[in-house]
Amino acid sequence: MPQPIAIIDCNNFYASCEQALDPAIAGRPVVVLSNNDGVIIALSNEAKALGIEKFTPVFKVKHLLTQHDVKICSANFRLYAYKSQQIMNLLGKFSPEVEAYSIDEAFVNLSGFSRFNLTDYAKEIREDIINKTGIPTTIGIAPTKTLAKIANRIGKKQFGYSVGVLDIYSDGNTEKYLKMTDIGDVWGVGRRYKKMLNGFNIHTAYDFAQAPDHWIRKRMSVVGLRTAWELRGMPCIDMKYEQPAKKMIMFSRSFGKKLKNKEDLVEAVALFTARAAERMRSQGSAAKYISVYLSTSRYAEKKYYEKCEMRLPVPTDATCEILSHTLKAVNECFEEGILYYKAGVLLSGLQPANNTQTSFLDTVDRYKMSRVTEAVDRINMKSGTDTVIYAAMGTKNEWKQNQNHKSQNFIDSDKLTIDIKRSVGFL
DNA sequence: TCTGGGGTCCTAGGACCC
DNA sequence: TCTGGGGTCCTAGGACCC
Repeated sequence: MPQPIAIIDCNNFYASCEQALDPAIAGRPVVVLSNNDGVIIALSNEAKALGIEKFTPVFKVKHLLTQHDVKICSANFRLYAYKSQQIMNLLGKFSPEVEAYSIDEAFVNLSGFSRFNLTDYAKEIREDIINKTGIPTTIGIAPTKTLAKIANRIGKKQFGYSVGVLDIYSDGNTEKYLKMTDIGDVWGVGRRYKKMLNGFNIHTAYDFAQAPDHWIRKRMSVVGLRTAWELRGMPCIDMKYEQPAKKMIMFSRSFGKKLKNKEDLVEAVALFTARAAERMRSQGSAAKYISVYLSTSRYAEKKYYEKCEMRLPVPTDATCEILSHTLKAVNECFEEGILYYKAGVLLSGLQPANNTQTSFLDTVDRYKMSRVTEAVDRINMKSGTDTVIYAAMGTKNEWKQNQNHKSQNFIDSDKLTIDIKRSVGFL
């Protein structure tokens, strides 16, 4: 007998965080912008009601925003991470088995609680969260994660259901919910697969669950097959109670304005390198591959994209060593006369730093280097990010992003656990 | 003028080794 | 006509997620 799995999903999370922080905008339309204030990444219900959609570039709806006096917020990920952690901690009081799935979602195993009325229990959870954090949530309950996602979606859309909670675990009428779910709204089915499935006359989650296993396996691999089984009520996707170490770490940003000087790009890439390396060290990994790219805007008339990849003889976690490679890469990728808009640093082939294969040909004094790196990390942890910086990061910051509408930065980063810092990546 | 930033998993094919 | 077989590592590409 499968166990009841709940998914707790925060409604309009980033926008709700801004509203929770500033009572003056509760009940008002609010939009949250991406890094660099380019597109809308979250909307309050009031903003959705104006017909604005997620991922719309700001300039396209400027008139609506002005006309309806919409509150505009630059993304404030520190705030969102802090709220997220509060919520995860609260969930821990309701079940010992919580999987923090993303910044605004958690799966919770309710198997110990099936003797209770699950809907009532979920309502208690919701109330506790909104009372203590100000964030509204929706809870879906089902025998599998994929079905719980469906319950959550339907619960969110239909207020006829017990407000904010839909339990299809106890309800026993899964078929009805599968029939009312479009195949493209199923967790694990994206745009491509939706199109392909529609071509075979599969339009709902129910249709998909009826398809033969070998057919699904052939066209959608084991991943698709797992989804089908989950829809049939057979759990195939395990709960993950511990965050596994990341296998690659990317730090990329678009710039606040276009850059044409190599020195400015060097500063940006140096900072991206430092950030990526910090994140990597926070999970105790070292990188075997380093890759750097420079590019123009996707919308530029004259497009340019150049990537430089390197394989290291010995994996490293030291910022200064990684820097020497990424800066060389900038030199190789750079071309005169291009208006650069974006750059990124990718560290991959990650492995445990304390267990790296060394080489006889290695000429680097690794002990000395790790002492330096540790000291820099320690100071920055204690006294704030960038108290000590590497010279290449510079101080001009020509690339700095626009953040013209940022809410108060009141949160002490010491209050956040390493895990949360890592998940939003601002260590 | 202004257009997101991260990640994961799976598969297939080639190189290389014994 | 026959053309080893199995294992691992690596890469690239395609799909997905929030």
